[in-house]
Amino acid sequence: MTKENDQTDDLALDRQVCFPIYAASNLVTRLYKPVLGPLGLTYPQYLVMLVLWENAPQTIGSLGKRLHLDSGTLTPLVKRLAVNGLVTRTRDTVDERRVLVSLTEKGQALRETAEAIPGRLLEDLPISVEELETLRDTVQHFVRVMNADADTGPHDRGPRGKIERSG
Amino acid sequence: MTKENDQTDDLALDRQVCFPIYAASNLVTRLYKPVLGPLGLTYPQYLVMLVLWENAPQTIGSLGKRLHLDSGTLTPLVKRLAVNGLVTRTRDTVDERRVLVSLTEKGQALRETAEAIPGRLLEDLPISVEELETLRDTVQHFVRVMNADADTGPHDRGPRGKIERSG
DNA sequence: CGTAATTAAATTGTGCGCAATCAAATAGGC
DNA sequence: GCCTATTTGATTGCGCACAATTTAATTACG
Repeated sequence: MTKENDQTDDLALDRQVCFPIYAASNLVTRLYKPVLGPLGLTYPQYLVMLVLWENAPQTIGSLGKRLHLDSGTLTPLVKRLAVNGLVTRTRDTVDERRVLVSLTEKGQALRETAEAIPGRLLEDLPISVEELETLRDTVQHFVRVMNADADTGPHDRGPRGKIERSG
Repeated sequence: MTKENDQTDDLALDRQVCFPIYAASNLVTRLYKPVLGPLGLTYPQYLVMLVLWENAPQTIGSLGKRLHLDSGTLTPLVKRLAVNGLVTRTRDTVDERRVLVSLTEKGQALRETAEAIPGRLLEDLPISVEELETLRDTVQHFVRVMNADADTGPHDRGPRGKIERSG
């Protein structure tokens, strides 16, 4: 009982790994808002556009794989992008389960405007580019290792092979 | 037009600092869910409990300052904690604008159960403790610097000292 | 004392994130 | 050619995050 707000306490907020990541994520969203707002984009929408600018058209599924998001998040998000005229949604003719998300001219053109964003944000940051790259690589490594673990299945809880007893 | 998916493109997803932070945050929430679910807590609720376990009672405002969240997020969240019997909400008698969030016996007792969480999560991680501490300190430094910037006002938009001309 | 300015929460509305469920389309076994 | 299982998105419901507004209490000032 002598350690209420103690740094040796495993539950101390400042000892958690999770909290800075959580705080940083909210902070980044706030940071981008004033820059993305004028473009009519939210931060997650901006990420989807980044993926599409790299390669379009893409299915909902491939977008989700790249961004680690599921259809429950992406379906309404992409519909909003479509309402804003940045993308179109069409069923794949060879496999009609798939939805192809394509860039419109407006969506393609927005890329030129977006080119200015990374530089604009860097200007105001009280942090060097080197520090940012270290931060990026450190967190990127964490995400990669953790997702590799998730993809191969951590221990034995395989999502398939649910039934094999008797026949 | 020769750089579509190029690492030299400033808009390439893999060059962004923001995306790994975003992905890591979502990943952490998913990671905690199976551990927190049985305790009846969401991940943001867990963070609030960590703050309260360090020091209670606290106002909505002080919780928000610690976690970088506003009343629009915390008011309903704390109400849910209250419904679950972990905290109580009472108006401060000396300043009735303030709401004091206190731990109930159940909320206090939950701490003992929660003590096992950090260790439990560490077990399954394919990452060393040293790597985690590096990650934490790197991101923590980023958040601290950025928030210091936000607190003091980035350029000249001081929130106070609005009026001093004449007098 | 009385009024204006400030502060603390609560409320409202939008947009994620994700679990769970559902429906449609395709692929495989017989 | 059927029938089942799998795959792909869509839908529903809940809980954040946050901007903007509102309400109530307190402080500052004349």
